[in-house]
Amino acid sequence: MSEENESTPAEDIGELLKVRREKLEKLRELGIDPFGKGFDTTDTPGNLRENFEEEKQVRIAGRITALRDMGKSNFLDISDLNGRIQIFVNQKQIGEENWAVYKQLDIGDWIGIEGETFTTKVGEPSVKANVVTMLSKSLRPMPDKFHGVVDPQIKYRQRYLDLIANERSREVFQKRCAMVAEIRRYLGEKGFLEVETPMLQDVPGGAAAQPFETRHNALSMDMYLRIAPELYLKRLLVGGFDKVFELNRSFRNEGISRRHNPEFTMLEAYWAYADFEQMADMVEDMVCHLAEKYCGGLLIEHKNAEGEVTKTINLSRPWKRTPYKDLVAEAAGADWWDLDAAGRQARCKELGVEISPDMEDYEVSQQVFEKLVEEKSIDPIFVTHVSKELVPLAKQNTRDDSVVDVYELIINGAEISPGYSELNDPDVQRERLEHQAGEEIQKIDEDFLLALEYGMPPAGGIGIGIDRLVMMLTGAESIRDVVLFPQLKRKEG
RNA sequence: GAACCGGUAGCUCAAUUGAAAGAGCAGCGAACUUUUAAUUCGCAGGUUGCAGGUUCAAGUCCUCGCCCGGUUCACCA
Repeated sequence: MSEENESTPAEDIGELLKVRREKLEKLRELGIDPFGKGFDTTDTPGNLRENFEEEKQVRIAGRITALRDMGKSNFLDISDLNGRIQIFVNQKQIGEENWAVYKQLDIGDWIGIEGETFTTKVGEPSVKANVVTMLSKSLRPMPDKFHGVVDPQIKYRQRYLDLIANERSREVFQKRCAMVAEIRRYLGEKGFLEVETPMLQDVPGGAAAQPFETRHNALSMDMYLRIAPELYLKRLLVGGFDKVFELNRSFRNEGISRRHNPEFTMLEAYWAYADFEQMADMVEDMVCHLAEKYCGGLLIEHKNAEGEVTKTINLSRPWKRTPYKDLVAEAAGADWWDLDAAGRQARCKELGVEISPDMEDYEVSQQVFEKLVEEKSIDPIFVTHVSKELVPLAKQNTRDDSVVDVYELIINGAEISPGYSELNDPDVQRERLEHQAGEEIQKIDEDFLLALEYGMPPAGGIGIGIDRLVMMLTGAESIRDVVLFPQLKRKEG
């Protein structure tokens, strides 16, 4: 840890911290444990306020988030994740002994309240305290009560402060939890089994990304954190698990950005005997279900800091499905696919699409797609029948073998989900992987190819980037706002 | 990895051309028995991210400086 005394109390602490330490000592002198024991509650702050009834004896606990001192009468707000309730503390009511304890409290402390509900003159649902119980002392000042935490470094490094101070953050993360639980329920109801496959892998496959390297000492073996679970889930198809999914972390050792965290949450699901069209149907249904349940409908509004709507995503069904080639031709000219490689490069210059001279021909088209189609697609669109070079694990189309039977779901200018008719011919799979491995130094997962030789049923498969899905549904502009503890650089060193 | 922007009190932010570092909240003291960002009076709070340099004087100017963050780009099936 850091060499600084920042978190060691003995020396070099500011006035604010000293004052709280003194209150801590004072509590001990009064015979009170400042880090107390359990406290039985009859209700929670948010629920009590929402379903308020007068003249009820209650016991509630929470963190002090506001304190309005009127002398002999004080008003506190105590809060939990879901709301707040006002506490009325009167010197006479709680008695001198308890008042002495009460006077050592600060905003940020955890307390328990025993008392009776009533409504104040101005109509605020409140609890008149009979006994104030110290549950836990906070030794550091809370963030600004009005502005909350703004500094991104504090938000991300000390997420607990963000959660305490910013209601919006609390909402986003609670929504994320609910959505993830709902996805599990949705798939479970359809008969999918949730499985767990290795995150520590010998050969990292299922995607083309840089893996994190690590080592198993007892086995004397270099290993990798998985970049995708795909190849293991397909082994389960071979084994007869005909509907499986995994919803968990994968790891990619690449750039960090607004849309990339080195560890991210991905859903992959495989459905034997289905194809990519059925998978698209299911994803469309599932995402709409989430939006209706947690976002109040199919119109998703993204707002800026001032609360103004900056973008509206319309998830109304049915979602558009258009072949990749049509979309590129629409953006780059109807004759795009009749041009030769040089002609396409020239067209890119005219269109202002940046390309590098060493790009393969299909990469030039892909660049046009990314810049002129993907980034401009806000409402959902399933881009189907992508060039086969882009997707080595999907089945080729029977009529046009230059494309594969896949969709790429684009929403809000970003890839949300790919879906394939999975390639199950072991010989073709080997050829496609070797062709790809030739360009980029990538090991072939021989055990996976062996499994395919035993026979994998035809199947549809999907991947969904959960972080990006949550961003889209909650209007978060950065993946860091939907990941509780995003990766940052070590602060000192 | 590259470019641009940012880092000032615990938090949120000011500081003109280089000229005495300031406010609100939080804190401490005082008044107030129904307040809602309570109010009023007073007090305290700073190595201006770090390290050098220029200057009589630097938060401000300088360093293919260093650290951390943000955005964009690159990378990312």
